[in-house]
Amino acid sequence: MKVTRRQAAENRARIVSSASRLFRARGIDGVGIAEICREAGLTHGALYAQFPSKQALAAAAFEHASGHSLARLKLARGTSGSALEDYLDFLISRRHRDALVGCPITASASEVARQGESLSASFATGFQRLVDIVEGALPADLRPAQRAERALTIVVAEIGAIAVARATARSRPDLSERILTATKRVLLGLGRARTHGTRRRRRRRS
Amino acid sequence: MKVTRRQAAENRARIVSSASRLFRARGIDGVGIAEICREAGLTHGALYAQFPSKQALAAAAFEHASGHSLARLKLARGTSGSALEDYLDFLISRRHRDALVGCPITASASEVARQGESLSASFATGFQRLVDIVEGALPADLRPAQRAERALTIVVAEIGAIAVARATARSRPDLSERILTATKRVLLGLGRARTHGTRRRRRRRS
DNA sequence: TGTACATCAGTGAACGCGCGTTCACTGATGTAC
DNA sequence: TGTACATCAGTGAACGCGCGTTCACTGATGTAC
Repeated sequence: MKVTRRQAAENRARIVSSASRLFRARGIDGVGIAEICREAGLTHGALYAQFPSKQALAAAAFEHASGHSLARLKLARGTSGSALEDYLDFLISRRHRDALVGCPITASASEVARQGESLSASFATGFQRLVDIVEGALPADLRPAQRAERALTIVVAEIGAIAVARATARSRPDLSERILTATKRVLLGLGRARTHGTRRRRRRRS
Repeated sequence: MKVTRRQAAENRARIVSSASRLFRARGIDGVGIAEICREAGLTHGALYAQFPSKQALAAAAFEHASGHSLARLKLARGTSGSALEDYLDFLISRRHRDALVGCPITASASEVARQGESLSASFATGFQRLVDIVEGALPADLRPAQRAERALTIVVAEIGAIAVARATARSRPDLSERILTATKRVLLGLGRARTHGTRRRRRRRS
């Protein structure tokens, strides 16, 4: 059957892309090799000519999606408002919650723990990049150690918020909504400088 | 084969307990009916005499574990220090990260989104209870709306922190560790009153 | 540029296995008398 | 208290199915001459 080198590379890319989409939507264990290949228009043999195992494909798919998502996040930085606000609007949103195919770092956190070490490494790299981006959006007058720990907290909170918002969406849409807005507001507070009142300027309750 | 009513109840409890433990450790999709029954010392037929489906068993297992975990969390409240600190020490810890069998609300958040609505409802109930406990540990002089949104944020951040700490533990133990300590410190900051400098009293950088 | 042939991406049948669920059956329990 | 019998928790064989992976084979590509 042999095929152009270029064609082979395209086939491989199509497999990675299908796998990446399906894995994010339904989890690695929730998707079979057969379905990935069907969607890519190839047989499973073709997949095994490119990847030694499903695990290896999962790692490739994760990295592919992770690169794309981080690039899109950077683009979300608008000219108006603070960078952190732009990022949080992008990350903690109904759109992100309902997207079957979102950021793999957000979608796969709890699944990765049960997979092999190679996937754990891919995850850690993507996570670190996400933290770095957020850290860059924190005010410069914070001490470096504080910037670092706040950036870590903002990212893990975002991951938790999306996971919980998704988990509750079917049975308690109101709660799901509140999780998004509450988390976004509180995390924005962490992006304020050194001393910050809870709502910027002190307000007495009416 | 019929068996004492009491015996039947015990068998059921044993199934729920095995299922709950295995599901938390390896996920619902990661554990088969056969293994649960083997561990409970029964055949799969016995399971189907008690539960209409694996889904139903999963919901029962979730509620069982969730009740236990919340009770243990309440016991974690020591006499010394703030209640929030006690809770965070309990929830965001190496012990909790490494426990294959921990709090199901923490362990299952991202899996629940892909399961049926009944599991989503069980999850939402457990999550809400956890938020209520944390909210009770926040200072009384915060406005109610602020207490509520901070409690929500603390819990989703805790869930995210444990998920990410688990995901990175195998490949980047140092990062995993930092996630725990950083998140705990920052969340503790959210448990301080109305106006709070980032580290209690303003400190100039040396 | 033309020919001979090794390469290897991709095919598709087959592997053994575990999955969730069903169902006819068993037999001690617990109830009705 | 003693007997007859309906109940139903639990057994275990069987269901169809999809899983990840292997392997002998194909045949156009791309290279060596």
